[in-house]
Amino acid sequence: MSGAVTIGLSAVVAAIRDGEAVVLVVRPQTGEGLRETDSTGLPSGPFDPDHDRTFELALRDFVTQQTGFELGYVEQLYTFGDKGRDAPLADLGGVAPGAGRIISVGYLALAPGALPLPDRTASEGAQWTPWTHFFPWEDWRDGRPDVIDDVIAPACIEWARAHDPADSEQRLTRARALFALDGARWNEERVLERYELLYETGLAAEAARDRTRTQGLQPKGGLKIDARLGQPMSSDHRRILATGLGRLRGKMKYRPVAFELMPPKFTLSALQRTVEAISGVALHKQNFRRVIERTELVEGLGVLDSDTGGRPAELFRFRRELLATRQATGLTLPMLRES
Amino acid sequence: MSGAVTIGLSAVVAAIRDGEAVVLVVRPQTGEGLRETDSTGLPSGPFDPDHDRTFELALRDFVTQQTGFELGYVEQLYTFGDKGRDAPLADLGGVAPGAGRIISVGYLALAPGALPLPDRTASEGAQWTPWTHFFPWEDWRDGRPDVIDDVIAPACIEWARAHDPADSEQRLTRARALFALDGARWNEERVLERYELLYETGLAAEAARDRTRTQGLQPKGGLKIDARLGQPMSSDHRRILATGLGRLRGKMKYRPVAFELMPPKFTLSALQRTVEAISGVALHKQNFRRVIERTELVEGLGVLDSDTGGRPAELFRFRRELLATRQATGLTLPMLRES
DNA sequence: TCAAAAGTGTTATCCTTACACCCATGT
DNA sequence: ACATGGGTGTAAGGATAACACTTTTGA
Repeated sequence: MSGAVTIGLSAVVAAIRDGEAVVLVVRPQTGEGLRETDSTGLPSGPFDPDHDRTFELALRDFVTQQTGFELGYVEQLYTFGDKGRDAPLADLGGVAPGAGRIISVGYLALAPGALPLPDRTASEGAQWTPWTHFFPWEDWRDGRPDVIDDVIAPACIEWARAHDPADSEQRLTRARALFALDGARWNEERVLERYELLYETGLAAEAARDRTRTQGLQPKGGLKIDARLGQPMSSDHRRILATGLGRLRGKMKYRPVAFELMPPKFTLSALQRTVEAISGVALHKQNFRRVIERTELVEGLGVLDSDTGGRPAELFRFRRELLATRQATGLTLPMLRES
Repeated sequence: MSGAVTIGLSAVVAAIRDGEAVVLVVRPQTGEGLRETDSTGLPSGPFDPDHDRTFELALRDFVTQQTGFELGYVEQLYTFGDKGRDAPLADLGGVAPGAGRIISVGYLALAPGALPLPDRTASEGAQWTPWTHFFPWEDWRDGRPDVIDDVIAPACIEWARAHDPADSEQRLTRARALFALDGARWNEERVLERYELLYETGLAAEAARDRTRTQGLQPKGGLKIDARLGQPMSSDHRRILATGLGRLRGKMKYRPVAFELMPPKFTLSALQRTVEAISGVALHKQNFRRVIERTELVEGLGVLDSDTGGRPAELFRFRRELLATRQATGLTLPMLRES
């Protein structure tokens, strides 16, 4: 007969704070076997087949419990079921170790605009963290991040070399395409593939952790974590986070999801900063405005906001009523820098 | 404590046969409690947490077992976990009824070209079926299908009217947008939403079946199934199929997945027929060829195929090597008919 | 010779990109 | 006055959509 299965639900809750893309993370339950690399994770919890009617309802409930925050837009990301590969262990709240195979269902949630801070009462260790902390190499808004050429590229080359020539060439090609080496173009959507590559090369701290765990080894003291390679997360949460960021970057282009991150009224510059913070690339101001115009997704309110520094900007609102009628389109990204 | 969970895996295996889009379906194990509406389903089976290392490996195995067919391209679609709502019952091979909550993980698989018929030895009731059988309203290649105005639209209007005015208006708007009523444009990607609407209105035969099951009622004899509303499937399989068709229609536009359905050598017309069969719309021949040229995804072989009826056509091949390098784009659809 | 399907050419229109420039406010 | 950010105009190049037309085979 078949063994036990536990379903774990995890949420990537994204928002914009001061023009920066932030994500909701929790510190694990303080207690016994706490490890260094378990420092933070996504809000997550077990799915109770007896009481929870749907995944989504269960998810909304425990995110509110863990963070004191109510979710708006929610969509399913992916279901991870691999054995061994950064599998969640005993770090699901309320699930005893040895509960059998754990399946992980990831969700993406978007929180509108100038978000209320999670109220400290309900939230133990919940806090908003910029996701550049977890993926520093994904932020190209100020040009190509140094960490790519300084750390990632050399490590990838070494990793590729350590294999027979045929494999080696394939690995190099893959690294070049993903990290825009040797003149290849940066494709901002391939967040997950890049993280997976870093995991394979061992640059992602979780790789070493999973190896020691599955092989029953103890980590020998100081695992040196290079801050430039991002902060690791517990279990497979950084993988889910990468899936969420990639999905969001792609989806923004063909669905009007960017507006789910905005407050009811916003300036076009604020919208642009949001799109830039999510996509991680700098956009061309004038053309961005034209794109917005063309889509007709937005309506000027004739009201000005003078808190912007220079000339006051007009406030706009998202014409949410369009969602029902036409399958509204997304926003193309008029890039600024080419290389 | 939490109850038992069983993971069911289901595969939408798509292919092209004689220019028609077909999908692999199986007849359920002949045996005891067989019902009318359980006539066919997707290849599916339980996930064994003790033996299966990943979902995908498990899936490949039992599809081969059930159909004698080996999968190529595979991607995960969605994980369904709703209680009550067309939940799979005892129709998962090898799972006893009452095994607790069943979670359903859907996959999409693509089979290349002129596919080998599944060999009858291994396959009990496996067969390729055009997916227009399951979604007749999705085929707009010869213009707007009559069933929409004859059957679906009236039923949707009645369904909308049966509620208070505010709700009623929303429902009408939704139906209009999804089924291109009152001059709204047809959006071929929204397959799942349309099926869900038909389920809600009761036009999908599965709705009545699920109601009688969850309420413990017996179906009273002849449930009249209108063939123009498509053949129903067991458990939630038509929902998964709708998810798969929608995903494929969308993905074709931004990833070169259409070629996964083609044999190694093909004519441009065959490629166009494939794209049309999947997307369900007629395309403009000359402009389609221009689109193909522009993408440079394809390479002429200088060889002619004279089995085409008229003038022999040049054979082309997909430049698969591009997949490693650039994140190759998909195919835009140069529509033929506007209305 | 004719039907059927393959394949070529041309044009108007729209979208994207890039560049230059003006406007309104606070300090 | 000038720095700061908001907002407008315009022109080149490329992609799309809609035409009409020629070519090569089999029956």
